[in-house]
Amino acid sequence: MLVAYRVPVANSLLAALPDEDYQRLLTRLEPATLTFGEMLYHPCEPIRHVYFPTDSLVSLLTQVEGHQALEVGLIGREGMLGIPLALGVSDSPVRALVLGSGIALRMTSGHFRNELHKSPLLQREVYRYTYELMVQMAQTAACNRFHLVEARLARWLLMTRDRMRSDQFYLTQDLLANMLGVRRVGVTKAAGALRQRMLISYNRGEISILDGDGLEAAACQCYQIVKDMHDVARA
Amino acid sequence: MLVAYRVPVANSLLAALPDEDYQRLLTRLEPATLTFGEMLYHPCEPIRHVYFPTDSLVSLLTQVEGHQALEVGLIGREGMLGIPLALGVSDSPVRALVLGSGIALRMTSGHFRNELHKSPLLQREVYRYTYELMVQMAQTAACNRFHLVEARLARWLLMTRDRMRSDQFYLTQDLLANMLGVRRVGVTKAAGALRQRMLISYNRGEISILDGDGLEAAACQCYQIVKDMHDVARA
DNA sequence: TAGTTACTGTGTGCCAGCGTACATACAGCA
DNA sequence: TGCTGTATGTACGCTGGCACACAGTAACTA
Repeated sequence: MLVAYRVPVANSLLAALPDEDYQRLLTRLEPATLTFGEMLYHPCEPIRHVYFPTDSLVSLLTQVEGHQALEVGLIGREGMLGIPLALGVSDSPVRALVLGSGIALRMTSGHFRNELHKSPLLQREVYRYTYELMVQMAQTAACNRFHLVEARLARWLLMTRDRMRSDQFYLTQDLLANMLGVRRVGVTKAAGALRQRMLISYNRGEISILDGDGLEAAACQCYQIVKDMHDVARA
Repeated sequence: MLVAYRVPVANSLLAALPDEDYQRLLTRLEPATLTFGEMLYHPCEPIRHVYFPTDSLVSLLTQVEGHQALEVGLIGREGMLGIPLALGVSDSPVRALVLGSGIALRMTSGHFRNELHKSPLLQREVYRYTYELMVQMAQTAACNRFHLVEARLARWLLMTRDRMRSDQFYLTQDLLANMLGVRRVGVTKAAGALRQRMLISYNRGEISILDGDGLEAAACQCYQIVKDMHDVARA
């Protein structure tokens, strides 16, 4: 016989919902395995599902003519994918690329719209996260403009650590360069500097954070700003 | 005796509402004169009013330690200020600086929340604009990262023209530098190049667009991308 | 075991934009 | 009329990141 208890919800947006709402949502949610490199959304194509990552990690990327991509948002267990639906738009303006393989709970766009309509508390959480995403985008915009590659790399690694809840993850310098909007060579140089200071180690894509505090010191304060904003919101 | 007719609404977000909703909103709205240099929102301070610009222009600015400001959004008659309220947050994360003096219809935060709650159509418009603002932010982030000052300046001038519905406006190179996140000298140089090609003229802050088509050619395609997105939405 | 691919490291020349400093020009005001 | 503040133009050395090229190394595959 099954004991009725609530499994700890690994997505903090869902976890913030009261049990009643959560249980109803569960009937519409299904676990999906996101695999590294998978593209969940393409620009100007309709969104089929919304995703609530649990232990997976997804990057939002813009593309500009004649240039590489640039990350404008990084989404893990603290958030969701598919915000445009909540704003009444069915297409994603950006790419959504899976960077960390793992599980996400997903729901069809239609169900999501229905549930959002029915549950003011879900609305509250979704819109609250929309706000957070906007703040993240604004801060990232300024960060990309003003800060040096090394500080931005440090920030990115810390953000990833927080969302993956792990000090180790896989990501090549090539991909990192795409996130940060710089050349791969720029990443090599910055990562080399961080490694020399024993803050991180890496080997063919296997990145480990050795000294989180040191890495925070090397990162620009953009990391703390966005983090504080989120922590306050969830306090 | 007063004839009851509907004055053409100069804010396109409000204009999209049916008459019934609009009339109710009108009882809560009051015209406010925004003057150049006025700061409507300060970061981390509560939002007192939402604003629907008619012929005024407002810039959203982030500030990063040890650096100048950087514009992340430009708002005119096509939009509104106070989006965080619609997302359940009472503070603005960014500065809101009036760049173009003029009129805006404004409403207290409390009334706005009430009206938003009551009117699904207002919700629809506000959330739709929230989406547009996010797209604008994402595009601007990439633009700031990749494109040259001259192209970005051209883009900015065009965006301002569209929002002000005027080929002339006042803005010093110093302020422009703050918008674009570059030195004033950089603006001098870029503006000089545009002037030499007879695309614009300026004198102590009085800027005139002489050749809009030429300016579009000089701008990066970010201008068209954001514009198309808006036009499609309003079509 | 060798060949292939993917990932990382290094070097060179180049340039946009930076920081700084200073000069010029116009506007308002006493 | 001269003073002062604001706006604009110019110059110079510096540097972070760019484009491009190539070399070394680990992992995979046949």
